[in-house]
Amino acid sequence: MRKSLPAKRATLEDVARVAGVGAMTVSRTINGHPYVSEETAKRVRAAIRQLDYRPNHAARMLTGQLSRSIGLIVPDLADTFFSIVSHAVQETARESGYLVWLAASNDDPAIEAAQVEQMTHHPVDGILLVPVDSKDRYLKTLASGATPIVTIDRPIEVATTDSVGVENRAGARMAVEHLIHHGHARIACVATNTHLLTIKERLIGFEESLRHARLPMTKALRLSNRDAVKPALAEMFASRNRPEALFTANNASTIWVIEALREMKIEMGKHVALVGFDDVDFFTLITPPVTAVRQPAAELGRMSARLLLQRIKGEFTASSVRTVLPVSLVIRESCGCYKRTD
Amino acid sequence: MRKSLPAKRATLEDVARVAGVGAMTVSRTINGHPYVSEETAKRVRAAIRQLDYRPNHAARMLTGQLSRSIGLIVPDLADTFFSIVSHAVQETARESGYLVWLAASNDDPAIEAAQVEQMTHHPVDGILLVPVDSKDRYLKTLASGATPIVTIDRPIEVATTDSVGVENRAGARMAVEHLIHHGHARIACVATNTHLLTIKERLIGFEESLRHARLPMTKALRLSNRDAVKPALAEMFASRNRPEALFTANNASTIWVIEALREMKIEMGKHVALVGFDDVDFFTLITPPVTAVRQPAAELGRMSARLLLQRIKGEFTASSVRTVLPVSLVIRESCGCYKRTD
DNA sequence: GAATTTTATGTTAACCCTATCATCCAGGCC
DNA sequence: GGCCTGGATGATAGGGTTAACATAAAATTC
Repeated sequence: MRKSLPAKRATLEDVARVAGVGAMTVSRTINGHPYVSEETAKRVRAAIRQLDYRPNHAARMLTGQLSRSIGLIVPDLADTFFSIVSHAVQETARESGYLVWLAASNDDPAIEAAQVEQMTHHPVDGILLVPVDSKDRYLKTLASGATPIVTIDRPIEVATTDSVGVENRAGARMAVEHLIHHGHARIACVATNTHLLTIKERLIGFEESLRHARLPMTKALRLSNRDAVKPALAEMFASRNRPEALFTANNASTIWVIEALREMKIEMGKHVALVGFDDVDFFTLITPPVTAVRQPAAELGRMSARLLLQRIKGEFTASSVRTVLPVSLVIRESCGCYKRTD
Repeated sequence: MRKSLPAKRATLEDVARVAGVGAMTVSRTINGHPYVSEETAKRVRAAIRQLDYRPNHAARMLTGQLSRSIGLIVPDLADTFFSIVSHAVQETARESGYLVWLAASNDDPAIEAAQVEQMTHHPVDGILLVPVDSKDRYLKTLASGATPIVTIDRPIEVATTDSVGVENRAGARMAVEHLIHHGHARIACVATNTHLLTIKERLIGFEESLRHARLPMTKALRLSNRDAVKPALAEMFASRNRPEALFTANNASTIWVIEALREMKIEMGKHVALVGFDDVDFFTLITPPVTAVRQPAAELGRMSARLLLQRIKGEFTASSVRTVLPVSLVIRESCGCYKRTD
């Protein structure tokens, strides 16, 4: 029962009074300005501790300071890939004393735009964005605004901003070439969300690999919902061009295909080889373990956050950069490789 | 090349000038106060549109308004369970126009406390917290503060706050009783993070079930790191009390055990039955598909966010409530049930 | 030792909004 | 017609901080 009073928060003035100095001296002490004598600074710090003083964030903002916060907008936070990215962003930001406002766009450009809007006015010092539609008009306005933007995973097409992504084309080629290496000639590709730039790049990589190996080109199977998978796959496997190998260009398609193959009693790695794009930990637990292209999700989050923070601090003034991180092929067994469990 | 000037944001005064009214009238219009004639309001709204005026958040804060933002602190955002919770929280908050400030404590009470501290001073209108250590002293201070708190998943023990969790004990009983139903008598329990309240409750549920069925009590195997799993399990299976069934009390232990069993060539659902606590989608893809207790993660996020928002708006004034959501047992095959794949 | 620079501190105004109080006007009432 | 009521609006005063300027004391220079 110590302080039952409302206990209004202490202000600069209060601290100044206790320390026997002016308010500006307190402000300077807090902000590490030079020209505060060590002796005075000590008294001020003591007063701050005594009163448990915390600067009022709103008042600071009002004088045009940085908010020391950034916004992060991802399509779906429940998606493993983005949750890892988000975690890394959050960690990196925290290390620099920055906090993260998080929003999920649910793959809806309107929600995305609204969240961005709210953030820019809330003020955040910068925004990390995974754009749903890389051509959305609002992005143009956004990019020309004062708030630094870094896009993650997908660049935007209607303006130039910093962006951090992964080697989609090269990754797809690694995957497909691995299948070719196994001697497969009839290789099919399955994907969802084919409107996304990332997926398009992977499809290009797929086609390049086939062309390069002079293998028969096949049109990628584009799936939009889970229920469509089984019939489509059934048809594919019933045709005379029954594929010997599958390249699934994203996580959802990989999982949907695995499910469908199982129901169709087609064994991966035996009846058909499979390599997916986007590796997740539990692929080791599937029978057979799934071979997939691993994206450096955490690295993606870290890099983009660091880049944004540099932009905010003005440490980085070059014109916009596009960073592309390498991916790696994690070879397990669904591709037909046999892994000793020794 | 329209506006190349810095284009300072319009203020209330600007709008007032354009609309030919006083600043207060603009403020009242925006905030929906009565006593603004419809005619005037129209002119004001037009001016607002014309100038693309947005209220300055910081200035509003300074006059003691709500920030329309909440804080969310989870142990690990990359964890599926918490990422689903976070997603749901974010969605619910957005629907009410609230922004979510996200922080991850990385299971470190010090980081957690620091983030909470920063949040309360930044001001957020309320905090959603998954406490790492339900007894940490700082929680006491926090709970007695002015900021509404709702804990998710785990209540805190040193003070009383609103909390939303799940039926851990009942869930564990469902799981274990299902194993008993299969006729197993020697049932072992494996868990990690046994210091958490939730896990303790599940262990209690486990013991209750055994006691109730008059089966031999076994001490839960508490694992702290992945490498410890295999030797511990090997020992367990080498003993004369080799278990017929396993109850894994959380997701990590379920996965670790599955991995270890696989390496040990012990087949789930055949050589040993297994039911886990905390179901994730990919359990369907494991061979055999894993039977597990499903927690309503999204519901947990939604409920807690709604409760917090109600508290913030003062719509809910009852003393603190503890909500416990039911869980369900998703029966697949690792328990020994045979599921037709027809 | 006077002039100048450097260091240390204080004073004032501004940031943009909202609460409060004051004002004004139109009716309604007796 | 004077008095009151309530609707509509404006003027004023903070809210807590920092930038910019002003001042004062100390250190440096010649």
